[in-house]
Amino acid sequence: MSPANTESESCQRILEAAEGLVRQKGFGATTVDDICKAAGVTKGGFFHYFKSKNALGLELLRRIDAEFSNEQCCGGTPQPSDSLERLMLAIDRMAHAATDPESNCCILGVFAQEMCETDEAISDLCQSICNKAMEQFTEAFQAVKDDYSPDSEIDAKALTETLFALRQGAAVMAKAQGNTDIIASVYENFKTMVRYLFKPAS
Amino acid sequence: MSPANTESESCQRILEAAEGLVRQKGFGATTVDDICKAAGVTKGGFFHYFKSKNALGLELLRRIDAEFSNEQCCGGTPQPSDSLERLMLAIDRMAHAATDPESNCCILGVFAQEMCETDEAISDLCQSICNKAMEQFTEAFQAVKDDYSPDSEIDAKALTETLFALRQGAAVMAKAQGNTDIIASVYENFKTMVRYLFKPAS
DNA sequence: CGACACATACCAACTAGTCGGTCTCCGACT
DNA sequence: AGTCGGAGACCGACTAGTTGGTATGTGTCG
Repeated sequence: MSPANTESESCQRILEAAEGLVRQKGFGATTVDDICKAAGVTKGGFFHYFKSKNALGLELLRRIDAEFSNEQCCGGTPQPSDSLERLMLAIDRMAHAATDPESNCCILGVFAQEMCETDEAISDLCQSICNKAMEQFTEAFQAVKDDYSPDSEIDAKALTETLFALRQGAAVMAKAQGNTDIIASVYENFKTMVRYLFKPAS
Repeated sequence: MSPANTESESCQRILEAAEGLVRQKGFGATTVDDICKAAGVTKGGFFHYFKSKNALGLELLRRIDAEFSNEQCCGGTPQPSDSLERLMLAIDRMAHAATDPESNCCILGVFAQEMCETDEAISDLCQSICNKAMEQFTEAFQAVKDDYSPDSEIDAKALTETLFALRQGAAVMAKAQGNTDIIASVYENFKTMVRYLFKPAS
């Protein structure tokens, strides 16, 4: 928790309102007054919980970090025994999260682009979120490679980086084109490519 | 030419300074005063040439549009006769432009993310730039498909979208990680994937 | 002279952040 | 049981600084 020590209802409302607005307009373009109005709180209330606008941004990122971790370890669901199918499922989950308007994907990009050069704490957290999430995918890609074509020149880390770049880029392209169809298309295409990569015969 | 009719030296300096700053800090975070200082012009000078800050943004996008067109039809260079090699060359050119700090790639993303929802003219131009650039690549991908595996399920348009999403996403990831290595890595990986896609035998 | 290229000084609007105050709840003391 | 006091939750008016934008002036060149 930020400066204040209680996760009161108002505080929660502020965070939720802010998340929506930042996703829509970006961080810079979202004013504290906007957030207050959307959350039904006054300025005093806002600064009671967050010592600055950037502190709110940091807290927002922390929440995203937590949600990312959850998203990945999707407890309970039965995992396919085949490493390639496991990977495909993971990509599908990612795609699903990205297509969802409540998605986290583009908001990370927003922070990366707007704040990384001015706020070190935010920059660090961005980096750590990316790395943590990428590690798990690198393992999954490596497992597939080991199982399907251990001798190929394919690099698991590069594949992961490509997937993550795709995730951010698809969101940007969707905004540029005012159409979210591209997101699903891009993920499907990536999956096709990965299948070709590992199952050249079929 | 924006509102003012001459492409004077000051006007040019303003545009160049603005381009650099916007690339660094984003459009919203770049102030008119910043630009003036960097260009060695006063505010009066700025508004003599551009009727508003957004008008400058639009002009910046127009220049990018022009540069994109140039980048693609790279006159003079001898083109390989093989369609796949031609495509690889085009991707290399794109990668080169993206790795270059003077690159255009991320700045389009900046505009898309910051302005598309508030300025319609900019939104339209973003869209048109994307579409124009994508058309040419779709043709190139289609040619390769026709030559190498006409019967496959591979979709030239989806491949193009993937490449363009990659271009934007790599820039964002590079910012998030504070490291531009990922850009080259992602392009190399994409090329590898495309080769596998069309030359499963090798 | 008059059009153009710019400079200087200025403004109105907005922004993040502050500050004194109010209300409410809760534990301690009488 | 009553009430006193203090702490936290929250309000809303205010400020200092910044921002995009303007009005007016000045020098120059044809």
